[in-house]
Amino acid sequence: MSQRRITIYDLARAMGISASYVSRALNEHPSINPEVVAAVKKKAKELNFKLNSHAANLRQGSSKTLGVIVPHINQSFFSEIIAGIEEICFEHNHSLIICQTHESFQRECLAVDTLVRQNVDCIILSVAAETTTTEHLESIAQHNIPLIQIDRYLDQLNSCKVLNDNKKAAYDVMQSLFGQGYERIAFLGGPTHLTTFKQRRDGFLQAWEDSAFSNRTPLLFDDVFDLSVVTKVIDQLLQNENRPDAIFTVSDHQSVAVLQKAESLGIRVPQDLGIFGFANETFTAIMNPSLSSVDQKSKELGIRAARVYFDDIRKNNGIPKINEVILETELMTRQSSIRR
Amino acid sequence: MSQRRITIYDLARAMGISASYVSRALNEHPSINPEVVAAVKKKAKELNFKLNSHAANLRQGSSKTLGVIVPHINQSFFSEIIAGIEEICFEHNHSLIICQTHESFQRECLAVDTLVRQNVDCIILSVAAETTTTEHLESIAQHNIPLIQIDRYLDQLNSCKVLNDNKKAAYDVMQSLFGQGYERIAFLGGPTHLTTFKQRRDGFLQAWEDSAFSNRTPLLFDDVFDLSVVTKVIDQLLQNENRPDAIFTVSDHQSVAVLQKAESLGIRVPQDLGIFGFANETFTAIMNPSLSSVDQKSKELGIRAARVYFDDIRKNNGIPKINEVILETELMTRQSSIRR
DNA sequence: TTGTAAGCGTTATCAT
DNA sequence: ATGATAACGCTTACAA
Repeated sequence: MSQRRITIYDLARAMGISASYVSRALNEHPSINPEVVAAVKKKAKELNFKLNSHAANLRQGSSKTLGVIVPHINQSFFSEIIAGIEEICFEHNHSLIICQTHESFQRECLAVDTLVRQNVDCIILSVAAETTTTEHLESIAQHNIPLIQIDRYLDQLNSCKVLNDNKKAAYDVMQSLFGQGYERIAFLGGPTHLTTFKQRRDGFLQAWEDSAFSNRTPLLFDDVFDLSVVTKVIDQLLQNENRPDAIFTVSDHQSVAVLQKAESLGIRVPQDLGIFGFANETFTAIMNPSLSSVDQKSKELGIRAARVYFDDIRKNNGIPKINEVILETELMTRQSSIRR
Repeated sequence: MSQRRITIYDLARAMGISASYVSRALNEHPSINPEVVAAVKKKAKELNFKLNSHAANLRQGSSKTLGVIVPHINQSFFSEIIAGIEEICFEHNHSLIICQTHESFQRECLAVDTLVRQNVDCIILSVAAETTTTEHLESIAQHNIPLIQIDRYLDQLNSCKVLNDNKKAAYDVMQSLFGQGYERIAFLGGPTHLTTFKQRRDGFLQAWEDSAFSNRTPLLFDDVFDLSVVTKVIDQLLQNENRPDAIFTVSDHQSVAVLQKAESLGIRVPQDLGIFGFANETFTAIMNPSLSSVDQKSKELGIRAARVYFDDIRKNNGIPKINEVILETELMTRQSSIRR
């Protein structure tokens, strides 16, 4: 039952050769006769030998593993990103360790800790909503682990970034809403210490200024991200006499809350209220009415982030040539914002 | 820039003590003066020291890490399971490595390989739909790594299991549908080599036999799980003259497909067609009509699975006392199956 | 209480 | 082409 793990020494003994030779054979070192390679691999399979990664990593100082930290893994936006990263890791024979922060700063620190201890070759991070400081992230660099920020990011942190053009996307959404004849458009934003959300806010404001309604005060609500907060704000907003005729949110879950509140108040969507979200979560397409949303090309975001590591950072000895990758977004205009 | 990683030797030198003493201090060994512990930890923070897990694991033969393998991480059923496992791992100061198979057998083998190489202390697995053989899973035991199957499982494999009472749940769903006056109830099943799906099928058949319609042939479709397959079957089923008046599926994604097809054909749900799914995915509650589904208590499944490892397997030196944990389910009867 | 030294399973260097 | 040996960073007997 409790037999020891099979090591290369066991293999070596079983085959009458040395451990170092076995190691080289398993790694297909060029100096080794292909027949020997085959024989060793066959024996390894026979004895159910599995390489001990810890030993190999310790020796090599590299773990052939990337780490990814996201707020939630059960949002299709992030799980698509992860799928993209996985795809590229797979191509390069690397593993992936996934951590989720649940938007908590403390969990983010913990995740960073875990990944550094695991000696991952690179960390891909989408910042938690709670995070305002960068100390825990700066420490990553001291371990010579490259950091790539993806989607959500902190501007003050010096790292590669893979992003959307959030300002443009938000601007485009506003054009779409104006085009549908909506005039009193409210904006439900996220935490503005994250540049990503600040940019969406900028896009909203820019579009407002460029519009025929620029003399009116824009209906802007910052940091309405948490479900409990967003519910309260929507309550007030929709029960108000001068309620908005459209609501643009920086996430799809905010949009769902808006839709549900509207339904409970008998406000018709999209006739009386237009709704536009962000991230193109899977459920937006199957809801009824279906929810308009910004497709951020999440899987491609993941692919590009991983490629920044493999094709740029790694090839240039840790010093990236590319600093920012900007991906186009696509407006998925659905029932919730089409009334013409 | 490219400084070496800080080790306990660096700490030791900086403090004028030995490395082993540092190690013990960091691990809060009882023999160590609390002041020394504090001082060492302070210095460690100051120098941004992070323990090299690979080295520690290699030495200790344990990684303080669990591994979990699931078909998809972006289904709330599985992500809730993971959240549950995470919670318990966190309590016990363990990390978690998450792998997804995308229902592919090959990917599952790869994930097992990765986790064994990473020397995880335990593997929690929900089998991929494609998997019919157990060889790759039996090899896990040879490495003295305990395996816990969760939700989806292969009966022929000797391992701990954390499950729902699937037969009962399916039986209950049928009672609910009969209670709503549905009579021609079709069953869209999954791959029956996975016992989980076989049990749901059994529950359906049992309920059928116990019903007033037992003389009629049950409308049973096995292995209608893949989206492309399910779409075809639904197409035929709903365009048929004698189409069913209710459809019970073993997953929520099948139910969504049914709902969408029904809508496109102008079949009213729930009046003309009742729909009942399985897993209680997040989106089922926000759809319109909302989808009835079986709540499998997914987070609790995860919690219990992790506890089987920490509270049972680990405490009994790898030999579990508990072999099966069965969790009750709850019927979430929503708009899609209520017509009375 | 503190230090010395061996060893975990690999791989890389240096021989042969 | 093949083998001996040291080293990766840590923990743990054992010694002092």
